[in-house]
Amino acid sequence: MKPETLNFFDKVYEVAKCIPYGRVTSYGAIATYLGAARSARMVGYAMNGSGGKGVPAHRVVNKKGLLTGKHHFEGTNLMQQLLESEGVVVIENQIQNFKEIFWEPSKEL
DNA sequence: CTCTTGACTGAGG
DNA sequence: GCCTCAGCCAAGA
Repeated sequence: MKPETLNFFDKVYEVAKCIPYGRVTSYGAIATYLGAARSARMVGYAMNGSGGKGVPAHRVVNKKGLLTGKHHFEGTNLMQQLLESEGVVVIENQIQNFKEIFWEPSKEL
């Protein structure tokens, strides 16, 4: 791991950790905030190492509000459970009222 | 250095 | 309205 790569990853973690309670954001939003607008996949990939970093990856979903990354969590519904615990309604991996709880770092941060 | 892959996204059928 | 294709960019083999 190079320092520079960690920087990119660290930024992702930093933004992810700044996501307010009961809010969610998308990979694309974070990527845009980092200046890598078309590297949304890198954001998701960065989350690959979010385990143990205290990063609420469960608050990061795709642009449709779909819990695409839940497959990377331990259980099948752990990600959904965490979100629901924060007041986020999730049905069938799909965040309800997504547009209202959406948190954009470039505007809120 | 080249090729593959991916927790995405937007456009087209 | 759902499914498929292509583009994107960085990391790993």
